[in-house]
Amino acid sequence: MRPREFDHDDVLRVAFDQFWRKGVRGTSLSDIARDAGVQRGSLYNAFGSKEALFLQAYERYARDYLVALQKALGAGTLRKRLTTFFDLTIANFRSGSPPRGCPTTRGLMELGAAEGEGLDEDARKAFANLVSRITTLVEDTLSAGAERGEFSGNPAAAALHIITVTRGLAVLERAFGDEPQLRKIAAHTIDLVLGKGAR
Amino acid sequence: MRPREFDHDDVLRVAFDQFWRKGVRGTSLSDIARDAGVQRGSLYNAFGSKEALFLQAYERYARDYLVALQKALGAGTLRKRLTTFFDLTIANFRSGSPPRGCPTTRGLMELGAAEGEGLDEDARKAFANLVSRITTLVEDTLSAGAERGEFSGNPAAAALHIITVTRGLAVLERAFGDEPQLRKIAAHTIDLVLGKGAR
DNA sequence: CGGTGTATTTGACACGATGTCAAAAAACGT
DNA sequence: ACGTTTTTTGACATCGTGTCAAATACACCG
Repeated sequence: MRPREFDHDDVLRVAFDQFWRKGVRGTSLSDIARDAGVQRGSLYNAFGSKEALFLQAYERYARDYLVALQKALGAGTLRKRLTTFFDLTIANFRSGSPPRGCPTTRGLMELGAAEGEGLDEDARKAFANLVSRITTLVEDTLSAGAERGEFSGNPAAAALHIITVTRGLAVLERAFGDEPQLRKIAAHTIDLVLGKGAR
Repeated sequence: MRPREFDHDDVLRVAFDQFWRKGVRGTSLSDIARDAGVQRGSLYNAFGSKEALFLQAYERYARDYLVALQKALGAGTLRKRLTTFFDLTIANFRSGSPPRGCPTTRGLMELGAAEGEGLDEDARKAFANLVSRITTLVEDTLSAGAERGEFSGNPAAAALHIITVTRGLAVLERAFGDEPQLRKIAAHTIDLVLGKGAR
């Protein structure tokens, strides 16, 4: 056995950084190889293909992101928690300069099954997975809030609505790059879900 | 002058069909040339580049789509109009087999400015334009509804919220392909915006 | 009716990206 | 020390975008 000359996780981080900034299409394996100080062929040997590399890098990101979200959602009134949730979401889209947008949404649109083939089924599942988990997280938060009398309504329906809005925010971010607009939409959504005058 | 041997509009239709089904990345100019019965070089001569061709094809689509939307939004109660609006939106995403998704959202994510450069500014504007126009359309519908006492609230804020949801639906469609889910979200959104029990 | 100009068509070419493969290199266990 | 095994390395095949110059075909004008 010859040992690997590079750090697996380092490469995933470098790769995801590029994918996030420039998109999957806009990033070549040569770019990543140069940035990571690795030979292009080694990447193929270790990961198989560009898409497979992206998927591993994405899953690494998704894991970390979910943990951060979960942690941030753990304290305060329901309204406070939802505000924190949207703040984190928007901050994620607007991070970097220029802002990098939402990697999940972009990835879904860039890689989601191209033609009838449906070969990117793994990719689609990876994205759908993160969306599902976040939905569940929000639903649990709403259910807990309902038990404390901070919310009356269908937690599942409300959570789905909130997640839909966050996906929409990702798209509007890319279309207009108007952060105050995103914040307004978020605040309005919280008002709608909790009932305008509720506290 | 030598006259062109193909129909400009035919090519735009053939091209957009492919772009919509397979994405911009997944469609090569050779594909379009073959399908349209035109030489690849002629496309470059007539349109300049793949992206420019896509943009012209997209603008053609956007014009038609907006007209159809406007027409469909012209009659009935406010609730009925909003229902029609969401129905059309979802039908658009789900058209084709397999469903083609939302070309605007996909285009935004596929082409939106790659690196710091910002060369795709034209593309971004084209997408943002359609989104803006649809937002205005919904806002006008809400304002009219408000005058008839069918809606009380801020039409601009509500319209922005509705458009955000439609963008989110485009993403969820791609992630889960679950049409009943999309309909549920749409109905729930209408309830939230109009007030749950309102009629 | 034939020549001339002009835009389109056509095919060759350059370039860069993905992905494959076989040969070389480098550790680890025995 | 030696051989096995995996990684590395560089060459290669293929495909897609985009450019260019030569050939072509029509329209217009004399």
